[in-house]
Amino acid sequence: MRPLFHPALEDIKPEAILYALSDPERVAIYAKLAGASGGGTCSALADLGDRVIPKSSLSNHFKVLRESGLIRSERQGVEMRNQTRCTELDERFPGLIRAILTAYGQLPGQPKAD
Amino acid sequence: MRPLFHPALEDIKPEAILYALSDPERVAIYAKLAGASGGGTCSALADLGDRVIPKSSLSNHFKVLRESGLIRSERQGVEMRNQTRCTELDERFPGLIRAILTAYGQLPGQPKAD
DNA sequence: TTCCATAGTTCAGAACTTCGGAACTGTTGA
DNA sequence: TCAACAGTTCCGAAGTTCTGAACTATGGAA
Repeated sequence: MRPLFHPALEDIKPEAILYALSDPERVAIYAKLAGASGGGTCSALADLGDRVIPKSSLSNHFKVLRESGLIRSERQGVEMRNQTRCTELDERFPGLIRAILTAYGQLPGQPKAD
Repeated sequence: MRPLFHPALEDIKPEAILYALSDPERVAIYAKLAGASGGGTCSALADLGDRVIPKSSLSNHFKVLRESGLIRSERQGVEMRNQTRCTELDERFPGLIRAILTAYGQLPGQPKAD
């Protein structure tokens, strides 16, 4: 297994962020992660209520989120702990993540829109 | 030629907006349009400085922007006048478009970032 | 009316991306 | 050493994107 790639803060590209968050499944995962404390594992986030994401697809979603700079993943024993990089990101792109989650109605503690 | 489709304000989906703006070429077009007064035509926006977009690709970019709800296009004689729907959109997704353009460093009157 | 130029759209096929099942890797605990 | 578990990688099928060529729509000139 290759080591996990995380872009440096200054290498994070807005197009990668927008692309990663243009998939509602990834947004749902990201929003759950933003709400969860202590870093969600992949399998804990696989169940979206209306469907369970196959694990290869999940793994790919996490890769997209990670390589766009939205999350940081690190192996902890047999599991992977994932956490958002929202504090860092807000410094680089002020207000962006919040505006996107608000648009989706996925801000932690907010009822889902639409 | 089919009539042009424009989604109603309430049918505009955040994923479509993010997807449309996850392509730097489309963002450049959109930002020029937001800066231009009177509605830019397709061909007036084809020249991105570092490359000229082929017209079939341009037409497709406009279609993506139009069908995501970001712009409104209307035929005026031989040309197509395009304008942003930013006022409407800001009502539906407050702060979203501005945060995205700021992230790209493409807000009208702002020097380009990166 | 007919013809031409211009602006943009549609078509088609090549190149690329995404999805998801099966096989694999790495870690832990028995 | 082995089994179980969490995730990753591989790979083929299905879908998407890109762009040149052909087409359509409009307006102006002859």
